[in-house]
Amino acid sequence: MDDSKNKKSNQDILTIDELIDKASSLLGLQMNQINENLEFDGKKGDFGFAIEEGGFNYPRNSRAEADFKDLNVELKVTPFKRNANGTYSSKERLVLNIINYMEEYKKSFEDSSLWTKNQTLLILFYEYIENISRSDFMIKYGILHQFSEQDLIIIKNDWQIIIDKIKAGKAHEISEADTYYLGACTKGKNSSSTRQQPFSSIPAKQRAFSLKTTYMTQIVRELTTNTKPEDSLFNYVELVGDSFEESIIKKVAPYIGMTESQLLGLFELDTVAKSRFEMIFTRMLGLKGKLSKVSEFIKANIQVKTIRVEDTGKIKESMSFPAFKFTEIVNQEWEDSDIYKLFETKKFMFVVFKKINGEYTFDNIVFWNMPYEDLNVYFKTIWLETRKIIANGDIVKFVDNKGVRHTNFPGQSSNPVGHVRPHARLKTDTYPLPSTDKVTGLNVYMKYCFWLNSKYVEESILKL
DNA sequence: GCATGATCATGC
DNA sequence: GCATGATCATGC
Repeated sequence: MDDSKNKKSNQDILTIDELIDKASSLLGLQMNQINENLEFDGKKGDFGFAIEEGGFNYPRNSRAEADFKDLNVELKVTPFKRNANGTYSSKERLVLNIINYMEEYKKSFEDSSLWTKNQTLLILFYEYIENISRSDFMIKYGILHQFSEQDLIIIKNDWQIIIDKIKAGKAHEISEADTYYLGACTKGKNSSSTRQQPFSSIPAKQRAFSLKTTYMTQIVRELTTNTKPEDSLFNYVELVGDSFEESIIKKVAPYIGMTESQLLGLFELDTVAKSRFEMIFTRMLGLKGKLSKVSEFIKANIQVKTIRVEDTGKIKESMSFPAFKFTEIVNQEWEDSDIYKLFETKKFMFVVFKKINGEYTFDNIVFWNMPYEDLNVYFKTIWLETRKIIANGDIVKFVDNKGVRHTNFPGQSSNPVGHVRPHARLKTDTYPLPSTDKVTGLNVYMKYCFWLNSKYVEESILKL
């Protein structure tokens, strides 16, 4: 068990108040002022250890119990950053403990490794600034974090979702986007760090419980602006059945089958704005502000999309995503790519309006994140092909006599999941190319992005 | 009718 | 001015 050195330093801090005092005294200090002994330009985990040692006089350890065992408080040190628009975000997810697939499923939530170690977190936030020495990073905020009752309900359910996947022999198919606040993020030197799972012989990537980047961002926003979120969903929506999805579906169920004009009338909306379907949905939830500002949607990294289905059962258009930079894609590996990270972490909430007798009618809500195979087999193929085409300068196949450029990018018919198409204001709206295009000699090209095929949205997501 | 190239509309 | 979500235009 603990050696004598551990025991001694443990006794330096006896109460929560002493712990908070000690933490407060670290605010405004740079890493090198807290601990002069460590090299900071090396490994990532150093700040945690450095502060345990330099700030709390507590030797490094990797034990399963909380850092301040008697107080049951776990110390976390994590970065936040300033965005271009002046707001602040968490830089990373907050990694908690590694999941032992062979053991965790045997436990109840209350006895789980997650809950045993992490029910109270002392989180110290330092500001990450690009191009400055890591040793100059400064601790700016500290909080003693306990989960609110509502957050805890979601987190328990998230834990259960992860456990259910282990029990189904699908630990290798876990995605961070399966869950809402608590994620299972990959952890290890690289994607080949795997471990055994109990109900399948397939090795699963090593993963750790973590609080999603977006969950942490909401905490950072509250600290940096010193305000609570304007709109909190679960003040309006009763959490039922412990599930995020069920709660929202139950809330909007009374409106299913109502037409656009009925709903506009009901909510006293007099508008022809394109965003009127989103406005209607906002009112169904009882919210006033923008959906993108709802703290639960931010925390869970949920993106709401309204979809209109025509009376033929078809969706008119494919779904676009942010444009990629040609020069970035050629220097990335699949699992570092923006589109991989997007689909690996983002949960979509589709609000479906169906055209019936000539009028759009509220149909249902579909929660979705990209399944493992669709991402790591089909979408990966599209991405690899795209990277190769750009790297080889092979974008344009030929230019027809009207001047229209036909490309080699993977089209809608080449892959069941997605394709690559322009996403720009104009043809002249371009990003630089890493390799000169062989056919046209161009060094810049119109912005492009990855799309989800409309047929994929129809058949695989909405299951029309 | 669908696939693909190209562009629009809005908000910040 | 740009990112993002959405849609138009054309040819097969």
